[in-house]
Amino acid sequence: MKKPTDVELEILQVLWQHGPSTVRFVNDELNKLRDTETGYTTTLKMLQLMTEKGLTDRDTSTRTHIYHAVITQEDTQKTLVNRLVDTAFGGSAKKLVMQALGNKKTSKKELEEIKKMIDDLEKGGETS
Amino acid sequence: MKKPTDVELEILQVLWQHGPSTVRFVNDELNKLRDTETGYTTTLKMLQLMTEKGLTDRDTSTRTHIYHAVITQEDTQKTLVNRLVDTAFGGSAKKLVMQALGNKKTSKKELEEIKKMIDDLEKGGETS
DNA sequence: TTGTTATTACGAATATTTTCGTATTTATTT
DNA sequence: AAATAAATACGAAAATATTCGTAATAACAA
Repeated sequence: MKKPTDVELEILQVLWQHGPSTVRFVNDELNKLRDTETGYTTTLKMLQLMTEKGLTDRDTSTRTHIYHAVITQEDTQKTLVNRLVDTAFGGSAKKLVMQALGNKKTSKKELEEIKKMIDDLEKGGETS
Repeated sequence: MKKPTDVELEILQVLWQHGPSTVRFVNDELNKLRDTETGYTTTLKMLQLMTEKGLTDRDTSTRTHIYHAVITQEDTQKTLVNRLVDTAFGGSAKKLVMQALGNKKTSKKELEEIKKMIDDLEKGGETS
């Protein structure tokens, strides 16, 4: 899978979080997050390009088109994490995890869940 | 910190792993990893631009310049992980960790180390 | 119907990143 | 010294990503 660009990722976030959306809605959401306003036609164009690339698709049965993500958030996350592990962590997932946990404030509950997940992985056994 | 581009990151990897290097060396290393050959002057230009940007610096006391990374691997990792958490994981470090551990084969020993690190974090106490 | 508004289509301008060709300089070899 | 080889400088081409302006179209209101 080809890596989405930064702007594409912002747009995908909106679609993942809110489901199928109009250009107007996506544009408004983007402008909420950004410090610089983005023109409506810019977002429209991006969605058209993303649809050409296969990242999104749209329902054109009504005048106002409805766009939705084609690639799933999970697949995208998988791709991005694996790439990051390779490009910045020399292939070590452990190091990435250490950084992520060290930097971001993660709640005790979440830490417990992670430990539980590790336990499950270890029981799975195929980790050498 | 501004995010290094993909190619910049590849070059930084070489410098981080092997220490201060000549253009020739960096170029050779890149071509080992890639499927497409990159010209020598391309790598030279990249290193010159990166030096302008402050990502790298160089020793010009000898004819053959020696480049080294200015930004540390750890700082860069920090930046990239935080960005990824924000742009693709909705701010949840936990989700990123789950993905990273779920996808990559991580050794039992490493998993134990991660658990230990989590324990330390929890003892630290400032995680609510 | 006529005017106003909202939408899409599409080309093109900008900006950024990556690549390379050519000239020049310095070192080395013969 | 002359030729050869290796390195840097630099401009610019090529590739990619992002932004926007304008025109055409459809919906709606007066």
